[in-house]
Amino acid sequence: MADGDERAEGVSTTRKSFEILELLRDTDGATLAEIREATGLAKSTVYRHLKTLYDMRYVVDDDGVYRLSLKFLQLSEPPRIREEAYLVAKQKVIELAQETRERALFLVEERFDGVYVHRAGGQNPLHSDTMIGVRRPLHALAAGKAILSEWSDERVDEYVRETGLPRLTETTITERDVLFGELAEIRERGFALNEGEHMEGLRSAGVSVYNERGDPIGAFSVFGPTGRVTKEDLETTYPRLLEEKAQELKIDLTYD
Amino acid sequence: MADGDERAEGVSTTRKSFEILELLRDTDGATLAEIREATGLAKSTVYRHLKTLYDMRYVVDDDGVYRLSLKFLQLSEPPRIREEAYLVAKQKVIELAQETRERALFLVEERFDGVYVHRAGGQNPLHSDTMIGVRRPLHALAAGKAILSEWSDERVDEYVRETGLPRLTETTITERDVLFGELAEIRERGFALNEGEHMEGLRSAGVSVYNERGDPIGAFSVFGPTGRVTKEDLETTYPRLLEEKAQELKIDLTYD
DNA sequence: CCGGTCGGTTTCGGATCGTCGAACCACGAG
DNA sequence: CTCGTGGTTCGACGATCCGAAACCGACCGG
Repeated sequence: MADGDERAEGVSTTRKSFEILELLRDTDGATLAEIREATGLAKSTVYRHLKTLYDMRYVVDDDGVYRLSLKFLQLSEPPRIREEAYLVAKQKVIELAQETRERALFLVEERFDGVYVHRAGGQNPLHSDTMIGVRRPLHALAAGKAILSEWSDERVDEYVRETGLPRLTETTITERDVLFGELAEIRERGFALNEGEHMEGLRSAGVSVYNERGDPIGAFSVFGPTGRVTKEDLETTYPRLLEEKAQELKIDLTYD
Repeated sequence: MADGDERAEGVSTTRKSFEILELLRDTDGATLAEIREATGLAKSTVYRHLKTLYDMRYVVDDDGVYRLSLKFLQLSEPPRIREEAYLVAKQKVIELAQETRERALFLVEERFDGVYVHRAGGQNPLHSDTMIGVRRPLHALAAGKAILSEWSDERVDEYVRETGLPRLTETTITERDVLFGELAEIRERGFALNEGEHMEGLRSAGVSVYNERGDPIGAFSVFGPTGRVTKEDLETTYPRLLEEKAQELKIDLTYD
């Protein structure tokens, strides 16, 4: 499938429907008038799209305000459990969070984006699952850099070309050569570190995760605020634990 | 929003796109030829839809076979964590599973369907999350009956009229009057039971869950095979535990 | 009781754009 | 080299999507 121009190509009707769906997501529900306002579409057009989505049960009508329905779970769960490894990873992430008392996650790459597939930990349950599905640039995450370190130079170059290494904080890696140096170092020592490159005041460690055939499938990471996570944790305790969990996962997959 | 005729109304283009998406889900990935075959659409039509969905990042191209992408997580998570209560419920479900060593779930009603929002437990991690998003008839589930027991007679009648109380097993409730009797009993004793009405050989107990304002928002249930779950468990131990967790949830919501 | 508002719904004509079929291209197998 | 397969482009036709306007019903305030 060619990438081509992503602006006008394809079926614009489908784009309109998804534009509405994404709007409902971002506003956490909206009325017909609000949707019409935000999209600039005619009332009857919005109505027809909404009615279609409602009939298909992808949208619910909460007394005049339309919201996304739980039916999207039926489209999101299959990709999330496609690989048996993803399922086992969930358990490991929970364990990582419990054993470190910090937050842990399992990250996967999709179309050059880092996607949070599982997440656990954090004192407040409110924030514990709040980030699932979020997409972040790989080069600004410990787990993301671990994933990149598995790639060929050509592929990493393509990543650099495609994304342009956007800056998120003061310390984000934005130079191709710096990135390549970092990746070499990661390959050397076996794990990745992150000191506020994604978010000010947050440090993390990450390792690659492999399936039973040894193919890299994603990465684990543990992260916490600079004040609470010591240098010792970051450079010794966490990497060791992360590698242990990655190893376990591979073993679980092999003998099951 | 009126229900109307759900066949031809609305935007058929959007329907086609979702038909393709649901096909990709059900087949766990398909080639262009397979989609064309299954839908009866012209090759170029399928191509255009696919290209649009690909451009929007809802579909990935796995070397000729197209699959749903993880981007659907961005549409499924918001509804899943809309209510703070849903998030707290997740934790309680995990605890229920750990404390009973059986499977536990949190069920919510949407458009007369029971939807599995959280699920935990089961020795095999493979099956532990496998059912999230699944939709089942309320009258055949313990948690579902608990939900129905909160409704007005009119609303239950509407449910009966709408669904026709389909039979799933020998013991499924299929008569309006039997259902009403059962619901009265549930209101009486405070919890619902299920003896193979959903699936042969499975028994379960369920209770309603309320938010901090006392509105019913869903139900917990614990379930296991008849051989392992004793009558004592079902009628005393589990109900007590379930009610305890429901109570805790309400308290957590109030004082947070 | 009445007028105004707002959301939902229907109608209709016109133009857009989605659809189809055919042809073209790239590639790999035989 | 040729066939077959899957992906892609092209062009013409016409279905259908779009927008504007009007209608309905409910609610609210005066």
